[in-house]
Amino acid sequence: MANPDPAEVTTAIDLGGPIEWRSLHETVVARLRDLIAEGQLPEGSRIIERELCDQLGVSRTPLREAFKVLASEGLVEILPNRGAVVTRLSPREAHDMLAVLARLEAFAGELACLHATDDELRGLRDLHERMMEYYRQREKLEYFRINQSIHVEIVRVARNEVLRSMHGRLHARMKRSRFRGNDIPDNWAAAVADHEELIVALETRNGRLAHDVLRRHIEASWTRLANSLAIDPASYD
Amino acid sequence: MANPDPAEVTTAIDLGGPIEWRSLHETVVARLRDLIAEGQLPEGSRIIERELCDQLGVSRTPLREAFKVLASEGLVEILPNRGAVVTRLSPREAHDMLAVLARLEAFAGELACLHATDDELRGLRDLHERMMEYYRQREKLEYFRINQSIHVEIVRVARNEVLRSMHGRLHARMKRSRFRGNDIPDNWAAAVADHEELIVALETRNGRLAHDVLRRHIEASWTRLANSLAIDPASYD
DNA sequence: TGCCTGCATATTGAATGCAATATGCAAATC
DNA sequence: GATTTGCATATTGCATTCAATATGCAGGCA
Repeated sequence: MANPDPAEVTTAIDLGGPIEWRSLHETVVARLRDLIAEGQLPEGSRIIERELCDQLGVSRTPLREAFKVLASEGLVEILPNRGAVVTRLSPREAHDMLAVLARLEAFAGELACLHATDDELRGLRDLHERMMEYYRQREKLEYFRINQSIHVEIVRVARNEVLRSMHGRLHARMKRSRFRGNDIPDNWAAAVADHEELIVALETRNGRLAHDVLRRHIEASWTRLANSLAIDPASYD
Repeated sequence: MANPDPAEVTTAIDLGGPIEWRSLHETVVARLRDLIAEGQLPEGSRIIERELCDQLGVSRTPLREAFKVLASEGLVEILPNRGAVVTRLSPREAHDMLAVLARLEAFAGELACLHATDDELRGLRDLHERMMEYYRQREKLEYFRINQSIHVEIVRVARNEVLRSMHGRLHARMKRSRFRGNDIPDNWAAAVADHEELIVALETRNGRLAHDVLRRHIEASWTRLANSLAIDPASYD
């Protein structure tokens, strides 16, 4: 490792990575995802292409391409010759999604015990502690944010990209729904207890336990959600 | 239930349901899916928009919209300003997909035991018998076709649309890959034995057993596939 | 001879325009 | 007065056009 050739010095300068060019429709997809997640585009609202075009400052072509992507992700529904509406989540769909989510995350927990580095587990513990702090302060919103990022992180360290992308899609659809956050206050303590157990399971790399805790945790979240909607949780099984 | 008012008679005529209008881009999506599944558009092949437009007889707009959908399904990859290529499946991705598929179908088997009607179970048995006939005759292709439809049918009768759509997507991506059928001849007998056990599990509505058999069956299919590629199956776990 | 630069061509990305379809309202009919 | 029919408007679906970017090759320079 002698001094580098002067001609190669330039390569050593940190340029902050290659500047990435995002095509317009890609940007529009991202923006619409956010708008839907934040509820700016409420469920069931019909979208008139031209209006959105004016508001976003793009022409109809990239917007329409973006709609196709969002439709394939299940965030909007395209009615032939009648435009797009933001999909409305029925309790049935919410139940089905949570049922699948429970199995996927349970699997992720199992894999995380196999593949996560010690550093990553420490990072999860760290997130957990911060979440607990918000819990003690009853800061629902911040708690919710960290809670979500814990679940996302577990799936990430499971080292299965297919699993991650499927989970991400489901997660996105749940996140933006009108049910958002509805499953928290009821039995908040129980949810937190699940997380305590989960972190320990991960730290001891007890895959079986992590699997079972996550599955129970998410299935319970359906119960909490159903209760908050005055629905019999069992009526959808 | 007296004779209906003559004015209402028309509603009683069977019109074969509403005629459905498929937009062009939708048709293109379906066609491209087939072309990719059949290998007409081989993996890794770059697609020049204009060429395909001429061949399909459509303009670039619906084709591009179709690409966005297929990209979001993972069948093609869009390189900014450089066009689309049919995605190539690496052994890593094949492994990851099968791992997820195993869990999803296992869950589906469990649900099928709860929700399938007796008629549907008889239908599955019927498919199974036909598949066995092809097995005895060593008709690989027909065996393969029925085999696939059995798996699809199990997911259908599980009565969870979210599960079904996710499974369908994974299934489509596996189907078209160069690995197609590669996992059959090795240990064909073992695969068939799994199916025998599976059908019995379903008929006795033994959810736990159906779950475990399906999971094992698909995980074993990774082993078969890895062997046929001269890969150590364990090296990807 | 090997590499770099600059231009010509090919191809994609986005905007616009036109045709087809749906929607809403008013007039006509029973 | 209620229902239906026909027309005007609004909106989407698709084709075409224009602009931006990438690709390949020829010529210049060390």
